[in-house]
Amino acid sequence: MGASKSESFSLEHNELSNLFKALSHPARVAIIEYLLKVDTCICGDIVNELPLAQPTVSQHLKELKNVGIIKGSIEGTAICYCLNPDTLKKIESYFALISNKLKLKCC
Amino acid sequence: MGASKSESFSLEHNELSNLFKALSHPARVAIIEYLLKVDTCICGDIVNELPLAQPTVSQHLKELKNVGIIKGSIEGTAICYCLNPDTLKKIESYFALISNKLKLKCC
DNA sequence: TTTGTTTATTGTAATATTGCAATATTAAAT
DNA sequence: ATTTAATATTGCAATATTACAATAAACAAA
Repeated sequence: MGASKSESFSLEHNELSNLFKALSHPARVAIIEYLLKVDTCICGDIVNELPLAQPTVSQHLKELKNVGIIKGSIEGTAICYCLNPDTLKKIESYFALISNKLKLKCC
Repeated sequence: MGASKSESFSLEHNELSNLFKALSHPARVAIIEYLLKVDTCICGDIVNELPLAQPTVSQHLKELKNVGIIKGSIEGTAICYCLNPDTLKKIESYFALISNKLKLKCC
């Protein structure tokens, strides 16, 4: 067929791959690094920062928000986005665990 | 249009997103965790482990190999796959850096 | 209430990904 | 040389993603 057989895999593997999928586009990596740099929450500045139209940026932000990598809070007519440390720490822990397990073995 | 405007983004952001794209499918996460568990290199056992046909598994392995997350070595007619600690450590460092930067700020 | 500003949604075209049957390739064993 | 075994490649159908113009929604300010 063609669709991802995600229902054949565990919830854990699906949740992890969904997190990574949210990071699997250069625009979304750029958004994360921009938010990291400006630290205080930002909104439509991201549109000026990226070489993409406003609806496209909005769509990328939505994908990052859906998996909890960023958070958005309404501030008048604008929306402030910022990184969500909890989710990013979760990802860090995952790779730290992998590296630790690999350290005890070889290849 | 529809194609990813990857040429509009930096090499670094593209390299990172390519790494994450390789991890953005539950089958590929499952392959990584399986290799982590069996530690010693494995080949066609992965086909038995996953609910996917052999050509599909082969394709997923290729994607993981292309970005350097796994390595494959010919062993007679079989091919032994194992995780590549260098690449995984690189990803770990990236998230450790993000977490450290976030620790100094708030949200 | 109308206007301006900001962000989200919808619709759609272009492209990419996923999955697998069929087939090819590679190399060991007989 | 044939057979067997393991893995890769090809071709194609189904589905998902990406990008954006057009439009809608939300809200502050005049």
